Amino acid sequence: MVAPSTRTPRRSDATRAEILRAARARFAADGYQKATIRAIAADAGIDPSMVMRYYGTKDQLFAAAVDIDLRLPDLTRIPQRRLGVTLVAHFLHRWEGAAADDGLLMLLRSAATDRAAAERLRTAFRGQLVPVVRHLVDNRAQAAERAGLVATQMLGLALCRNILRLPPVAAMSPDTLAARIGPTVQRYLTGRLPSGTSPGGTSPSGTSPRTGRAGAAGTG
Amino acid sequence: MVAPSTRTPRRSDATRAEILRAARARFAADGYQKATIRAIAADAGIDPSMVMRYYGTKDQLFAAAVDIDLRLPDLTRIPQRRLGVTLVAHFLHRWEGAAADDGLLMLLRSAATDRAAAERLRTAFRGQLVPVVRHLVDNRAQAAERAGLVATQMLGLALCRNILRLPPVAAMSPDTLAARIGPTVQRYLTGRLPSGTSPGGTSPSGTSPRTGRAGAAGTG
DNA sequence: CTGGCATGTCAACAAGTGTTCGCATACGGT
DNA sequence: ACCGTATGCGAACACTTGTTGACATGCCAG
Repeated sequence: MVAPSTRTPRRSDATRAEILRAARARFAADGYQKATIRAIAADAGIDPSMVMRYYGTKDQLFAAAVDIDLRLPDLTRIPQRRLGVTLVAHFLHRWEGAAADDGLLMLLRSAATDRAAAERLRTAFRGQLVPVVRHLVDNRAQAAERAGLVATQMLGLALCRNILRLPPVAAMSPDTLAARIGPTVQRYLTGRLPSGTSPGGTSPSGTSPRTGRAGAAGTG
Repeated sequence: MVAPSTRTPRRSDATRAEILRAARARFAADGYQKATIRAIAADAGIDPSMVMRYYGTKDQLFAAAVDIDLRLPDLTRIPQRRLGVTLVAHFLHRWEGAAADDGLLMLLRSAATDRAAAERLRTAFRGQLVPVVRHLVDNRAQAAERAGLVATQMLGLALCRNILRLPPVAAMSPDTLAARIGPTVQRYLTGRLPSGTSPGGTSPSGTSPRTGRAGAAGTG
Protein backbone atom coordinates (compact mmCIF):
# COMPACT_ATOMS: atom_id res chain seq x y z
CA MET A 1 0.00 0.00 0.00
CA VAL A 2 2.72 2.46 1.01
CA ALA A 3 5.69 1.82 -1.25
CA PRO A 4 5.46 -0.55 -4.19
CA SER A 5 8.91 -1.83 -3.32
CA THR A 6 7.63 -3.61 -0.22
CA ARG A 7 10.11 -6.41 -0.86
CA THR A 8 9.71 -9.92 -2.20
CA PRO A 9 6.30 -10.12 -3.89
CA ARG A 10 5.70 -13.76 -3.21
CA ARG A 11 3.82 -15.96 -5.61
CA SER A 12 1.37 -16.95 -2.88
CA ASP A 13 0.19 -13.44 -2.18
CA ALA A 14 -3.07 -14.14 -3.97
CA THR A 15 -3.76 -17.09 -1.69
CA ARG A 16 -2.84 -15.11 1.39
CA ALA A 17 -5.26 -12.39 0.40
CA GLU A 18 -7.98 -14.91 -0.35
CA ILE A 19 -7.54 -16.49 3.05
CA LEU A 20 -7.77 -13.11 4.72
CA ARG A 21 -10.88 -12.26 2.75
CA ALA A 22 -12.59 -15.51 3.70
CA ALA A 23 -11.48 -15.12 7.29
CA ARG A 24 -12.94 -11.64 7.53
CA ALA A 25 -16.25 -12.80 6.14
CA ARG A 26 -16.44 -15.81 8.41
CA PHE A 27 -15.39 -13.99 11.53
CA ALA A 28 -17.91 -11.27 10.79
CA ALA A 29 -20.69 -13.75 10.15
CA ASP A 30 -20.03 -16.22 12.94
CA GLY A 31 -17.73 -14.65 15.50
CA TYR A 32 -14.35 -15.93 16.60
CA GLN A 33 -15.35 -19.26 18.08
CA LYS A 34 -17.93 -20.38 15.58
CA ALA A 35 -15.75 -19.49 12.62
CA THR A 36 -13.59 -22.56 12.07
CA ILE A 37 -10.30 -22.75 10.26
CA ARG A 38 -11.71 -25.49 8.10
CA ALA A 39 -14.66 -23.36 7.03
CA ILE A 40 -12.40 -20.43 6.23
CA ALA A 41 -10.10 -22.67 4.22
CA ALA A 42 -13.07 -24.12 2.36
CA ASP A 43 -14.32 -20.64 1.51
CA ALA A 44 -10.88 -19.74 0.27
CA GLY A 45 -10.75 -22.95 -1.73
CA ILE A 46 -7.58 -24.31 -0.19
CA ASP A 47 -6.43 -26.69 2.49
CA PRO A 48 -6.73 -25.82 6.18
CA SER A 49 -3.04 -26.40 6.72
CA MET A 50 -2.26 -23.48 4.43
CA VAL A 51 -4.01 -21.17 6.82
CA MET A 52 -1.72 -22.31 9.57
CA ARG A 53 1.33 -22.08 7.42
CA TYR A 54 0.67 -18.50 6.39
CA TYR A 55 -0.84 -17.15 9.58
CA GLY A 56 0.54 -19.41 12.27
CA THR A 57 -2.45 -19.80 14.52
CA LYS A 58 -6.11 -18.98 14.67
CA ASP A 59 -5.46 -16.15 17.08
CA GLN A 60 -2.89 -14.65 14.76
CA LEU A 61 -5.23 -15.03 11.81
CA PHE A 62 -7.88 -13.15 13.73
CA ALA A 63 -5.37 -10.51 14.66
CA ALA A 64 -4.37 -10.15 11.03
CA ALA A 65 -7.98 -10.05 9.86
CA VAL A 66 -9.13 -7.36 12.22
CA ASP A 67 -7.88 -3.92 11.49
CA ILE A 68 -10.47 -1.77 13.11
CA ASP A 69 -10.33 1.66 11.56
CA LEU A 70 -13.35 3.80 12.25
CA ARG A 71 -12.05 6.44 9.82
CA LEU A 72 -13.64 9.09 11.92
CA PRO A 73 -13.72 12.48 10.25
CA ASP A 74 -12.21 15.53 11.89
CA LEU A 75 -15.13 16.72 13.96
CA THR A 76 -13.76 20.22 14.29
CA ARG A 77 -14.30 20.74 10.56
CA ILE A 78 -17.99 19.95 10.76
CA PRO A 79 -20.75 22.47 11.52
CA GLN A 80 -21.36 22.29 15.25
CA ARG A 81 -25.07 21.60 14.95
CA ARG A 82 -24.55 18.71 12.58
CA LEU A 83 -22.05 16.75 14.62
CA GLY A 84 -24.60 14.17 15.72
CA VAL A 85 -26.30 13.38 12.44
CA THR A 86 -22.99 13.45 10.64
CA LEU A 87 -21.47 10.96 13.00
CA VAL A 88 -24.43 8.59 12.90
CA ALA A 89 -24.57 8.78 9.12
CA HIS A 90 -20.85 8.16 8.99
CA PHE A 91 -21.10 4.99 11.02
CA LEU A 92 -24.05 3.68 9.05
CA HIS A 93 -22.23 4.33 5.83
CA ARG A 94 -19.08 2.84 7.25
CA TRP A 95 -20.55 -0.54 7.97
CA GLU A 96 -23.27 -0.98 5.42
CA GLY A 97 -22.58 1.54 2.71
CA ALA A 98 -20.65 1.05 -0.48
CA ALA A 99 -17.26 0.88 1.20
CA ALA A 100 -18.58 -1.36 3.93
CA ASP A 101 -16.14 -2.79 6.40
CA ASP A 102 -17.03 -5.84 8.40
CA GLY A 103 -14.40 -4.98 10.97
CA LEU A 104 -16.72 -3.68 13.61
CA LEU A 105 -19.33 -6.39 13.22
CA MET A 106 -16.56 -8.95 13.34
CA LEU A 107 -15.27 -7.51 16.55
CA LEU A 108 -18.70 -6.97 18.03
CA ARG A 109 -19.79 -10.54 17.41
CA SER A 110 -16.59 -11.91 18.84
CA ALA A 111 -16.24 -9.52 21.74
CA ALA A 112 -19.39 -10.85 23.35
CA THR A 113 -17.59 -14.04 24.29
CA ASP A 114 -13.93 -13.54 23.47
CA ARG A 115 -12.07 -11.31 25.85
CA ALA A 116 -9.23 -10.63 23.44
CA ALA A 117 -11.74 -9.25 20.95
CA ALA A 118 -13.31 -7.19 23.71
CA GLU A 119 -9.91 -5.78 24.52
CA ARG A 120 -9.49 -4.84 20.87
CA LEU A 121 -12.73 -2.96 20.95
CA ARG A 122 -11.70 -1.12 24.08
CA THR A 123 -8.45 -0.21 22.39
CA ALA A 124 -10.24 1.10 19.32
CA PHE A 125 -12.51 3.11 21.58
CA ARG A 126 -9.66 4.57 23.57
CA GLY A 127 -7.40 5.12 20.59
CA GLN A 128 -9.86 6.44 18.02
CA LEU A 129 -13.13 7.68 19.44
CA VAL A 130 -11.87 9.29 22.63
CA PRO A 131 -9.14 11.33 20.91
CA VAL A 132 -11.59 12.72 18.38
CA VAL A 133 -13.99 13.72 21.12
CA ARG A 134 -11.13 15.27 23.01
CA HIS A 135 -10.79 17.80 20.23
CA LEU A 136 -14.23 19.03 21.16
CA VAL A 137 -13.90 18.94 24.92
CA ASP A 138 -11.07 20.21 27.06
CA ASN A 139 -11.49 18.13 30.15
CA ARG A 140 -9.99 14.70 29.54
CA ALA A 141 -12.21 12.82 31.94
CA GLN A 142 -15.25 14.48 30.52
CA ALA A 143 -14.18 13.69 26.98
CA ALA A 144 -13.89 10.03 27.90
CA GLU A 145 -17.30 10.11 29.50
CA ARG A 146 -18.90 11.74 26.48
CA ALA A 147 -17.18 9.26 24.17
CA GLY A 148 -18.47 6.46 26.33
CA LEU A 149 -22.01 7.71 26.04
CA VAL A 150 -21.65 7.97 22.29
CA ALA A 151 -20.35 4.41 22.24
CA THR A 152 -23.40 3.10 24.09
CA GLN A 153 -25.64 4.58 21.45
CA MET A 154 -23.61 3.72 18.38
CA LEU A 155 -22.70 0.19 19.38
CA GLY A 156 -26.27 -0.34 20.49
CA LEU A 157 -27.40 0.72 17.07
CA ALA A 158 -24.97 -1.63 15.36
CA LEU A 159 -26.05 -4.41 17.67
CA CYS A 160 -29.79 -4.01 17.17
CA ARG A 161 -29.59 -3.35 13.46
CA ASN A 162 -26.84 -5.59 12.15
CA ILE A 163 -26.60 -8.38 14.66
CA LEU A 164 -29.91 -8.83 16.42
CA ARG A 165 -31.78 -7.41 13.45
CA LEU A 166 -34.63 -6.06 15.49
CA PRO A 167 -37.28 -5.55 12.82
CA PRO A 168 -38.10 -1.87 13.48
CA VAL A 169 -34.45 -0.89 13.69
CA ALA A 170 -33.39 -2.98 10.74
CA ALA A 171 -36.22 -1.60 8.63
CA MET A 172 -35.48 2.08 9.13
CA SER A 173 -33.52 3.81 6.40
CA PRO A 174 -30.09 5.23 7.17
CA ASP A 175 -31.44 8.74 6.73
CA THR A 176 -34.25 8.16 9.18
CA LEU A 177 -31.90 6.63 11.70
CA ALA A 178 -29.54 9.56 11.40
CA ALA A 179 -32.44 11.91 11.97
CA ARG A 180 -33.68 9.98 15.00
CA ILE A 181 -30.39 9.15 16.67
CA GLY A 182 -28.31 12.10 15.55
CA PRO A 183 -29.71 14.41 18.24
CA THR A 184 -28.77 11.88 20.90
CA VAL A 185 -25.17 11.77 19.82
CA GLN A 186 -25.25 15.54 19.45
CA ARG A 187 -26.31 15.91 23.06
CA TYR A 188 -23.71 13.44 24.28
CA LEU A 189 -21.02 15.38 22.46
CA THR A 190 -21.96 18.99 23.00
CA GLY A 191 -24.93 19.11 25.34
CA ARG A 192 -24.95 20.00 28.99
CA LEU A 193 -24.39 16.92 31.09
CA PRO A 194 -27.28 17.05 33.57
CA SER A 195 -26.74 16.58 37.27
CA GLY A 196 -24.85 13.57 38.45
CA THR A 197 -21.41 12.76 39.73
CA SER A 198 -19.07 14.46 37.33
CA PRO A 199 -15.85 12.44 37.53
CA GLY A 200 -12.72 14.51 37.29
CA GLY A 201 -14.61 17.68 36.54
CA THR A 202 -12.35 20.24 38.17
CA SER A 203 -13.60 23.24 36.26
CA PRO A 204 -16.33 25.24 38.02
CA SER A 205 -18.99 24.84 35.37
CA GLY A 206 -17.18 21.79 34.12
CA THR A 207 -20.12 20.22 32.41
CA SER A 208 -19.98 22.45 29.38
CA PRO A 209 -18.06 21.48 26.26
CA ARG A 210 -15.65 23.77 24.50
CA THR A 211 -18.24 24.71 21.90
CA GLY A 212 -20.15 27.11 24.06
CA ARG A 213 -23.70 27.04 22.71
CA ALA A 214 -24.78 23.81 24.32
CA GLY A 215 -28.07 22.64 25.67
CA ALA A 216 -31.20 22.23 23.59
CA ALA A 217 -29.91 19.50 21.36
CA GLY A 218 -32.36 16.87 20.38
CA THR A 219 -35.50 18.92 20.05
CA GLY A 220 -35.16 19.23 16.31
CA MET B 1 -44.16 -20.96 42.78
CA VAL B 2 -47.88 -20.71 42.07
CA ALA B 3 -49.49 -23.52 44.00
CA PRO B 4 -47.49 -25.65 46.41
CA SER B 5 -49.36 -28.71 45.14
CA THR B 6 -47.48 -28.66 41.85
CA ARG B 7 -47.47 -32.46 41.87
CA THR B 8 -44.78 -34.98 42.65
CA PRO B 9 -41.98 -33.19 44.49
CA ARG B 10 -39.15 -35.33 43.27
CA ARG B 11 -36.16 -36.07 45.41
CA SER B 12 -33.85 -34.71 42.72
CA ASP B 13 -35.35 -31.27 42.65
CA ALA B 14 -32.38 -29.85 44.51
CA THR B 15 -30.01 -31.17 41.87
CA ARG B 16 -32.20 -29.90 39.09
CA ALA B 17 -32.19 -26.45 40.62
CA GLU B 18 -28.45 -26.55 41.15
CA ILE B 19 -27.90 -27.46 37.52
CA LEU B 20 -30.10 -24.60 36.40
CA ARG B 21 -28.28 -22.20 38.67
CA ALA B 22 -24.88 -23.25 37.36
CA ALA B 23 -26.17 -23.18 33.80
CA ARG B 24 -27.45 -19.63 34.16
CA ALA B 25 -24.15 -18.47 35.57
CA ARG B 26 -22.09 -20.16 32.90
CA PHE B 27 -24.28 -19.07 30.02
CA ALA B 28 -24.21 -15.52 31.31
CA ALA B 29 -20.45 -15.54 31.76
CA ASP B 30 -19.42 -17.36 28.59
CA GLY B 31 -22.31 -17.39 26.15
CA TYR B 32 -24.00 -20.42 24.66
CA GLN B 33 -21.10 -21.94 22.78
CA LYS B 34 -18.31 -21.39 25.24
CA ALA B 35 -20.35 -22.66 28.16
CA THR B 36 -19.83 -26.42 28.12
CA ILE B 37 -22.03 -29.05 29.65
CA ARG B 38 -19.03 -30.39 31.49
CA ALA B 39 -18.25 -27.04 33.03
CA ILE B 40 -21.84 -26.55 34.11
CA ALA B 41 -21.93 -30.01 35.62
CA ALA B 42 -18.66 -29.36 37.42
CA ASP B 43 -20.03 -26.12 38.83
CA ALA B 44 -23.10 -27.96 40.01
CA GLY B 45 -20.93 -30.69 41.49
CA ILE B 46 -22.46 -33.55 39.55
CA ASP B 47 -21.82 -35.68 36.50
CA PRO B 48 -22.37 -34.30 33.01
CA SER B 49 -24.72 -37.12 32.19
CA MET B 50 -27.13 -35.87 34.83
CA VAL B 51 -27.55 -32.66 32.92
CA MET B 52 -28.62 -34.60 29.89
CA ARG B 53 -30.93 -36.82 31.86
CA TYR B 54 -32.75 -33.93 33.43
CA TYR B 55 -32.75 -31.46 30.58
CA GLY B 56 -32.38 -33.63 27.52
CA THR B 57 -30.07 -31.54 25.43
CA LYS B 58 -27.92 -28.46 25.62
CA ASP B 59 -30.43 -26.48 23.62
CA GLN B 60 -33.20 -27.49 25.96
CA LEU B 61 -31.07 -26.62 28.95
CA PHE B 62 -30.48 -23.20 27.51
CA ALA B 63 -34.17 -22.83 26.83
CA ALA B 64 -34.93 -23.80 30.41
CA ALA B 65 -32.30 -21.47 31.80
CA VAL B 66 -33.40 -18.39 29.93
CA ASP B 67 -36.61 -16.84 31.10
CA ILE B 68 -36.22 -13.27 30.01
CA ASP B 69 -38.56 -11.13 32.05
CA LEU B 70 -37.81 -7.43 31.87
CA ARG B 71 -40.43 -6.75 34.57
CA LEU B 72 -41.15 -3.45 32.98
CA PRO B 73 -43.28 -1.17 35.14
CA ASP B 74 -46.54 0.24 33.87
CA LEU B 75 -45.30 3.38 32.19
CA THR B 76 -48.71 5.03 32.31
CA ARG B 77 -48.44 5.25 36.08
CA ILE B 78 -45.20 7.18 35.98
CA PRO B 79 -44.88 10.97 35.75
CA GLN B 80 -44.51 11.82 32.07
CA ARG B 81 -41.30 13.76 32.49
CA ARG B 82 -39.61 10.97 34.40
CA LEU B 83 -40.25 8.16 31.95
CA GLY B 84 -36.71 8.17 30.62
CA VAL B 85 -34.72 8.27 33.82
CA THR B 86 -37.11 5.81 35.44
CA LEU B 87 -36.69 3.33 32.65
CA VAL B 88 -32.90 3.60 32.57
CA ALA B 89 -32.70 3.27 36.34
CA HIS B 90 -35.02 0.29 36.17
CA PHE B 91 -32.83 -1.53 33.70
CA LEU B 92 -29.66 -0.78 35.62
CA HIS B 93 -31.23 -2.03 38.81
CA ARG B 94 -32.65 -5.02 37.00
CA TRP B 95 -29.33 -6.38 35.87
CA GLU B 96 -26.90 -5.23 38.47
CA GLY B 97 -28.93 -4.27 41.49
CA ALA B 98 -29.84 -6.42 44.46
CA ALA B 99 -32.35 -8.54 42.57
CA ALA B 100 -30.00 -8.89 39.63
CA ASP B 101 -30.97 -11.19 36.82
CA ASP B 102 -28.37 -12.52 34.44
CA GLY B 103 -31.05 -13.29 31.91
CA LEU B 104 -30.37 -10.40 29.61
CA LEU B 105 -26.59 -10.66 29.74
CA MET B 106 -26.92 -14.35 29.08
CA LEU B 107 -29.03 -13.70 26.04
CA LEU B 108 -26.94 -10.78 24.87
CA ARG B 109 -23.69 -12.73 25.02
CA SER B 110 -25.23 -15.67 23.22
CA ALA B 111 -27.25 -13.73 20.68
CA ALA B 112 -24.12 -12.32 19.08
CA THR B 113 -23.37 -15.70 17.57
CA ASP B 114 -26.36 -17.93 18.24
CA ARG B 115 -29.37 -17.21 16.11
CA ALA B 116 -31.77 -19.00 18.42
CA ALA B 117 -30.71 -16.68 21.23
CA ALA B 118 -31.11 -13.71 18.91
CA GLU B 119 -34.60 -14.86 18.11
CA ARG B 120 -35.32 -15.00 21.85
CA LEU B 121 -34.22 -11.45 22.24
CA ARG B 122 -36.39 -10.35 19.36
CA THR B 123 -39.30 -12.12 20.97
CA ALA B 124 -38.70 -10.43 24.30
CA PHE B 125 -38.50 -7.11 22.50
CA ARG B 126 -41.71 -7.68 20.59
CA GLY B 127 -43.56 -9.22 23.49
CA GLN B 128 -42.50 -7.01 26.34
CA LEU B 129 -40.99 -3.69 25.32
CA VAL B 130 -43.19 -2.91 22.33
CA PRO B 131 -46.48 -3.52 24.18
CA VAL B 132 -45.47 -1.24 27.01
CA VAL B 133 -44.53 1.50 24.59
CA ARG B 134 -47.80 0.99 22.79
CA HIS B 135 -49.58 2.17 25.90
CA LEU B 136 -47.92 5.52 25.35
CA VAL B 137 -48.33 5.78 21.60
CA ASP B 138 -51.42 5.11 19.52
CA ASN B 139 -49.85 4.35 16.19
CA ARG B 140 -48.63 0.77 16.18
CA ALA B 141 -45.84 1.26 13.68
CA GLN B 142 -44.65 4.32 15.51
CA ALA B 143 -44.70 2.48 18.82
CA ALA B 144 -42.52 -0.23 17.35
CA GLU B 145 -40.14 2.34 16.00
CA ARG B 146 -39.89 4.17 19.32
CA ALA B 147 -39.36 0.88 21.12
CA GLY B 148 -36.64 0.04 18.63
CA LEU B 149 -34.86 3.29 19.33
CA VAL B 150 -35.09 2.66 23.06
CA ALA B 151 -33.64 -0.79 22.49
CA THR B 152 -30.63 0.58 20.65
CA GLN B 153 -29.81 2.78 23.62
CA MET B 154 -30.55 0.33 26.42
CA LEU B 155 -28.90 -2.69 24.84
CA GLY B 156 -25.98 -0.52 23.86
CA LEU B 157 -25.66 0.50 27.46
CA ALA B 158 -25.77 -3.09 28.66
CA LEU B 159 -23.23 -4.03 26.03
CA CYS B 160 -20.73 -1.30 26.80
CA ARG B 161 -21.10 -1.51 30.54
CA ASN B 162 -21.53 -5.19 31.36
CA ILE B 163 -19.97 -6.99 28.44
CA LEU B 164 -17.33 -4.82 26.82
CA ARG B 165 -16.74 -2.96 30.07
CA LEU B 166 -15.66 0.24 28.43
CA PRO B 167 -13.90 1.99 31.29
CA PRO B 168 -15.81 5.30 31.24
CA VAL B 169 -19.17 3.59 30.97
CA ALA B 170 -18.37 0.92 33.51
CA ALA B 171 -17.10 3.50 35.96
CA MET B 172 -20.13 5.74 35.98
CA SER B 173 -22.60 5.30 38.81
CA PRO B 174 -26.13 4.13 38.05
CA ASP B 175 -27.47 7.52 39.09
CA THR B 176 -25.16 9.35 36.75
CA LEU B 177 -25.99 7.02 33.91
CA ALA B 178 -29.69 7.52 34.48
CA ALA B 179 -29.18 11.26 34.45
CA ARG B 180 -27.13 11.14 31.25
CA ILE B 181 -29.11 8.58 29.28
CA GLY B 182 -32.57 9.16 30.69
CA PRO B 183 -33.24 12.16 28.46
CA THR B 184 -32.39 10.10 25.42
CA VAL B 185 -34.92 7.43 26.26
CA GLN B 186 -37.36 10.14 27.18
CA ARG B 187 -37.04 11.67 23.74
CA TYR B 188 -37.37 8.31 22.01
CA LEU B 189 -40.55 7.64 23.94
CA THR B 190 -42.33 10.96 23.98
CA GLY B 191 -40.34 13.39 21.86
CA ARG B 192 -41.14 14.57 18.40
CA LEU B 193 -39.59 12.30 15.84
CA PRO B 194 -37.72 14.69 13.60
CA SER B 195 -37.99 14.53 9.83
CA GLY B 196 -37.43 11.23 8.12
CA THR B 197 -39.48 8.52 6.54
CA SER B 198 -42.23 7.77 9.00
CA PRO B 199 -43.21 4.17 8.34
CA GLY B 200 -46.91 3.47 8.57
CA GLY B 201 -47.59 6.93 9.85
CA THR B 202 -50.95 7.55 8.27
CA SER B 203 -51.99 10.33 10.62
CA PRO B 204 -51.32 13.83 9.32
CA SER B 205 -49.04 14.93 12.14
CA GLY B 206 -48.35 11.33 12.93
CA THR B 207 -45.05 11.92 14.63
CA SER B 208 -46.53 13.01 17.93
CA PRO B 209 -47.11 10.62 20.79
CA ARG B 210 -50.33 10.40 22.73
CA THR B 211 -48.93 12.50 25.55
CA GLY B 212 -49.32 15.79 23.78
CA ARG B 213 -46.65 17.99 25.31
CA ALA B 214 -43.73 16.60 23.41
CA GLY B 215 -40.55 18.15 22.18
CA ALA B 216 -37.94 19.67 24.41
CA ALA B 217 -36.97 16.49 26.16
CA GLY B 218 -33.33 16.12 26.98
CA THR B 219 -32.46 19.71 27.62
CA GLY B 220 -32.68 19.29 31.36
C1' DC C 1 17.74 -30.59 -17.93
C1' DT C 2 18.26 -30.52 -12.94
C1' DG C 3 18.37 -29.26 -8.13
C1' DG C 4 16.25 -26.38 -4.55
C1' DC C 5 12.61 -24.10 -2.71
C1' DA C 6 8.02 -22.37 -2.47
C1' DT C 7 3.38 -23.91 -2.77
C1' DG C 8 -0.11 -27.05 -1.89
C1' DT C 9 -2.56 -31.66 -0.42
C1' DC C 10 -3.44 -35.68 2.54
C1' DA C 11 -3.66 -37.99 6.63
C1' DA C 12 -3.29 -37.96 11.21
C1' DC C 13 -2.94 -36.43 16.10
C1' DA C 14 -4.46 -34.85 20.67
C1' DA C 15 -7.81 -32.45 22.89
C1' DG C 16 -12.45 -31.21 23.70
C1' DT C 17 -17.40 -31.43 22.48
C1' DG C 18 -22.45 -33.20 23.18
C1' DT C 19 -24.43 -37.34 24.08
C1' DT C 20 -25.48 -42.37 25.32
C1' DC C 21 -25.24 -46.64 27.73
C1' DG C 22 -24.53 -49.86 31.48
C1' DC C 23 -23.92 -50.36 36.16
C1' DA C 24 -23.92 -49.25 41.03
C1' DT C 25 -26.54 -47.42 45.04
C1' DA C 26 -29.89 -45.59 48.07
C1' DC C 27 -34.52 -44.45 48.81
C1' DG C 28 -39.59 -45.49 49.64
C1' DG C 29 -43.53 -48.34 49.74
C1' DT C 30 -45.27 -52.95 50.92
C1' DA D 1 -37.11 -57.81 54.91
C1' DC D 2 -37.66 -57.04 49.84
C1' DC D 3 -38.21 -55.13 45.31
C1' DG D 4 -38.83 -51.46 41.89
C1' DT D 5 -37.35 -47.26 40.79
C1' DA D 6 -35.19 -42.85 41.02
C1' DT D 7 -30.72 -41.03 41.37
C1' DG D 8 -25.99 -40.88 40.51
C1' DC D 9 -21.46 -42.25 38.38
C1' DG D 10 -18.00 -43.67 35.00
C1' DA D 11 -16.66 -44.97 30.61
C1' DA D 12 -17.26 -44.69 26.14
C1' DC D 13 -18.91 -43.15 21.38
C1' DA D 14 -18.94 -40.23 17.41
C1' DC D 15 -17.70 -36.00 16.06
C1' DT D 16 -15.36 -31.51 15.53
C1' DT D 17 -11.69 -28.58 16.69
C1' DG D 18 -6.80 -26.49 16.03
C1' DT D 19 -2.58 -28.04 14.70
C1' DT D 20 1.32 -30.83 12.72
C1' DG D 21 4.15 -33.49 9.75
C1' DA D 22 5.13 -36.26 5.61
C1' DC D 23 4.60 -36.27 1.00
C1' DA D 24 3.48 -34.52 -3.87
C1' DT D 25 3.87 -30.77 -7.40
C1' DG D 26 5.00 -26.77 -9.52
C1' DC D 27 8.28 -22.81 -10.47
C1' DC D 28 12.68 -20.67 -11.32
C1' DA D 29 17.96 -20.37 -11.20
C1' DG D 30 22.12 -22.73 -12.75
